Amino acid sequence: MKLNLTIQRKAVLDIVQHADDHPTAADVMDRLKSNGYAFAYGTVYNSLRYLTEVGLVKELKLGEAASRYDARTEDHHHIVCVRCGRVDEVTTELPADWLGKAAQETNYHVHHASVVLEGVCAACTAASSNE
Amino acid sequence: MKLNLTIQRKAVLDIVQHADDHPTAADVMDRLKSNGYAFAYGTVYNSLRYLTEVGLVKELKLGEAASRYDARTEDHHHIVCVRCGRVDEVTTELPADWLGKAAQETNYHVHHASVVLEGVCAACTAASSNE
DNA sequence: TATTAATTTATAATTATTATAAAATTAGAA
DNA sequence: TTCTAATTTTATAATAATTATAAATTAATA
Repeated sequence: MKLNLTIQRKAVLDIVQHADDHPTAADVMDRLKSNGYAFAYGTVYNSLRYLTEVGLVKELKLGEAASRYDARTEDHHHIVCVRCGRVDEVTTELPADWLGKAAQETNYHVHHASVVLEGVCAACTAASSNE
Repeated sequence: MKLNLTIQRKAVLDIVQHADDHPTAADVMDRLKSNGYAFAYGTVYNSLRYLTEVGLVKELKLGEAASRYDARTEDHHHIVCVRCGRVDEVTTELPADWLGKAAQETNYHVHHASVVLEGVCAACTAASSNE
């Protein structure tokens, strides 16, 4: 299964890789339009699915309605600002012994952990202290 | 704001409290029907929202399409079996110093953490070793 | 080049959920 | 108790995100 990057998939990948946020499919669509592309909505979804399957992007489900996409594919966590909705990366790894405890408690074989933190980002904290 | 538990809300709460899984709104609807109730779909959603607001149930967004509901309202985490979809509780608390590290890394004020683990449950592990 | 396979497109369908407005129920005041 | 106001339920329509479908395009292969 060789990598098949069509023009559409390449353009979608480019958007996700150069985003400094975590765009949704709709965000990707908008940015494609700004870059002069007019792909079908289905194509954007297909491309995101394809890119996820081949491991070039990650699909994030952070509890909002829409999935977000991330080109940082190393395993990591996320933090969401409850004020402005901004999403940032958390690269600190969960301690192995905590995972061990969870496995012990549940009798599961744990494959993967994903943490979603909620809080207030620096900008929003600053903004509220100026009120 | 006194608690207003209508018949409908009480019945919904009862379903969630006596479930040993984590039912979705559709699951709750089905079980209500089995118990002889025939409420409108909107009522089930309204009831779940109401019960969530007053803190009698928790809404879980575990990355599936539909929200699940949980009557265990103390803060805890969840683990999902990738084979059978079963969801279990993880009550082991995240170490405070890990949260501290995450806060430091991101410059957020962290309010809340939710972990979703993925793995294979004991039953599925047993089943696959018998193949 | 002819043929097959893969992909894109436009559109319809699906799923989970929320919104709306009328009808029913409940609560509080007169 | 009776009237009125507020709340809730119901039925249905609307919405949002996503997937499915089938025809049209493009690419790959024999």
